[in-house]
Amino acid sequence: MRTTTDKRKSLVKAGRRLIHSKGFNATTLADIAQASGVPLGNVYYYFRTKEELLDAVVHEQEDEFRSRVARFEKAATPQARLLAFLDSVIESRMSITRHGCPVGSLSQEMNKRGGASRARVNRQLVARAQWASAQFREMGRTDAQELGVWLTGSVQGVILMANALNDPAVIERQIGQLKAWVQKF
Amino acid sequence: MRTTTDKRKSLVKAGRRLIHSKGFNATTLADIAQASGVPLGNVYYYFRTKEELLDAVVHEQEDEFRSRVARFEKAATPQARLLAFLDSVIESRMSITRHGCPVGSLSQEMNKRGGASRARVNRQLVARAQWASAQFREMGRTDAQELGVWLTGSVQGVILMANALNDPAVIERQIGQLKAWVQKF
DNA sequence: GTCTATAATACGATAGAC
DNA sequence: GTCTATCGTATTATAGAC
Repeated sequence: MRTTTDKRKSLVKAGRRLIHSKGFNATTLADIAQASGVPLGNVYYYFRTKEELLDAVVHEQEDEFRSRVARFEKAATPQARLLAFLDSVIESRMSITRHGCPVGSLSQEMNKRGGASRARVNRQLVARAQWASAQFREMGRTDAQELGVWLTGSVQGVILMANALNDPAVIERQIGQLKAWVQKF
Repeated sequence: MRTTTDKRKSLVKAGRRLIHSKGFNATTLADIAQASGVPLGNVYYYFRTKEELLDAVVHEQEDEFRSRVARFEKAATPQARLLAFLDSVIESRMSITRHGCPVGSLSQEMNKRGGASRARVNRQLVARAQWASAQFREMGRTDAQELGVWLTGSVQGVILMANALNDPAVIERQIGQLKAWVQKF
């Protein structure tokens, strides 16, 4: 019972890391198995297909975002919450400069695939936009929904440029600008 | 001589279309060959490897951007040029809502790969940012470089959200906002 | 539950006839 | 230059012993 859970968790953890750094298509189940110290054949005891493993990875990403949001929610004002979110982007600038946003880059990849996992991955971006929109709504903005989508997309755009330029300072500077913009409300 | 050129062009054209809609990894040389009406083995007369075909695709994308820029340059002011660029994004909203930006999504994919083609694809995003920066510089902004990167990333972010939400209206509205922002300078 | 061996297939790339 | 046939390998997935 204990070992079983551990192996499954190992596989999902390695899957997250490898899918983030190499992408879903380029990550093989053999890669994930090896990184987890699990024989290839055993992967199929836990996941019937590669896509099912992806579902578990996305599920964990969703959990992590929820727990990050829980921390942001401790801030008193909606502004402070958005700023805390933007700070968390700056904090992870090294990783996302190297490999892009784990959610955004996966979304791009799955949008070229169709199927069920596409919708699930996209839901993560929608969830981010909805959370941001909720903050703007609380700030009394009638265009809250548009602003939430805008902020979420802007962060993705900054990350894409930092990734392409291979320069984490782009994230510091431009997310800093976004923070200033949020503070003006 | 004529047929040769035609077949090569056919392959690159089909490659562009398929790589845009399915991504580089998921597009097979057999796909491209079939779409071009060329037997698989013959592809290797024109391109020694799959990556070499990608280089030709990127080269064509660069040419197209240059010719688009040439049209923008007809506008009298740098503002008008940037607005023309943003209008061209709105014009192609159906295609980019479905498949993302041909340059941005390819960049995301190649950034997870390393190798020579990564640099080449990223250079396309850099070129866009540099062109935008040049417009801002002409407008007398000392932070022109930062603004060019910002505008380029913002467009990419909008496209990513429209792609994830599967809604071309997102592009109309949010690129419209960017146009209003540019007009304020 | 675990692990080895392997099936089944897909794909990039090549050989060689025409 | 063109095309068919095929090689070599990688990869998802399964069979079946333990």
